[in-house]
Amino acid sequence: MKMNEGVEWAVHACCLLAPLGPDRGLSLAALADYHGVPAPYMAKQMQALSKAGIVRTSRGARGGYALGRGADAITLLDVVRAVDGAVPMFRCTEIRQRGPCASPRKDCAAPCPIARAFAGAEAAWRGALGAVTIADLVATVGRDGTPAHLGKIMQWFGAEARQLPSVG
Amino acid sequence: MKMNEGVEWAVHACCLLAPLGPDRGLSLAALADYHGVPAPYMAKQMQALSKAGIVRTSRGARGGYALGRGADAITLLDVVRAVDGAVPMFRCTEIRQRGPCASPRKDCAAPCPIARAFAGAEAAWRGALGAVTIADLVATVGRDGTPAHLGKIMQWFGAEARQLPSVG
DNA sequence: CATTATTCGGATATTGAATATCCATATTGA
DNA sequence: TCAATATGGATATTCAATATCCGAATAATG
Ligand code: FES
Ligand code: FES
Repeated sequence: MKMNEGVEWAVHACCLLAPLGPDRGLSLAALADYHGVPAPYMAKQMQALSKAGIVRTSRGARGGYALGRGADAITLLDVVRAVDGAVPMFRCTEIRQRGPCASPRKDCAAPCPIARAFAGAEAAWRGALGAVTIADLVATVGRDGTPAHLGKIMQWFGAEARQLPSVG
Repeated sequence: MKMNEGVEWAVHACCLLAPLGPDRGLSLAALADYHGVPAPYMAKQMQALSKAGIVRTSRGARGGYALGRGADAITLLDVVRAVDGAVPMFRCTEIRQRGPCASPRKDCAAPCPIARAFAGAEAAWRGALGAVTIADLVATVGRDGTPAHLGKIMQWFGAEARQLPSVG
């Protein structure tokens, strides 16, 4: 029961793109370098975010990634679903329909109570993740970070951030 | 992000042992046969339950497994922790401390806000699982099952259930 | 009490799927 | 035309699921 490691990278990438707004972005190489992770693997995560519409992409020279919508409209659950998939962690294999005392098929219209309990727990988990947005997270970072560190990030932005073609 | 498949088997096994009370039990072969699953792998789950104290075992002729405590004192969370382990699904690798704009070590005394959000979601998940006991589940099964099916189970119990040595 | 059949306990391969990583290709701005 | 860049598929690696085995412990049996 381990989550895809790329989720951490993807969320951090979104938090990095958020302050740039919808028109400016970063190249894949810049994102990978900033986080100190291999670029090809970071590409996989960004690709998943792109397919989910969380980021928009611009190909070709001076292309890159920018947020696809407002940071307050992207939740942690969105990112998890995009990168890690939407399959439930507990999967009922209908074990009750096997063996010498198998439940008859017609009695299994309703899901097994055990599966129901697990589904409820996962709903609580998703609810908690859906209540946190990227905007919430960057607000915390901006509040906790030291001025010196924030200044270093601003300087890095100046060298790496680039204007992306308008969405129109 | 997939849970160990044995969790489903372990929970069902507990629900099967519950109506037998603390003194009667079932052999490993009976448990595996009842659920139609390979015995060696079922053994692995039962061993995990045994080490966690959820079931007690009796070796030797006519030995087997029985619940280690009351069914109302065993939660789904107990079973998940025993079989699937207690490692968190989201693991923070401190990515913020890497790359050209790494956060200084001293700023990282508090966990990353992203990691905090995921930890909170997992706590909600565990809370939901900890609120459901084996007793709750068997009550639902007893209410939903048809008399014919319950009768077949009773007959099977008559052939397979066995008295285990008292815990004293 | 000695014997024996039965059962759990744990360690160890083998298989298969999921994950992490890399490379070739299409696309775009300059 | 060229260099820069995202995209998709292909490949290697890791991890979990499954099968198999043997030893230790225990209760029934005489
Ligand atoms: S049959 Fe799948 S959880 Fe009960
Ligand atoms: S550094 Fe691990 S979640 Fe932020």
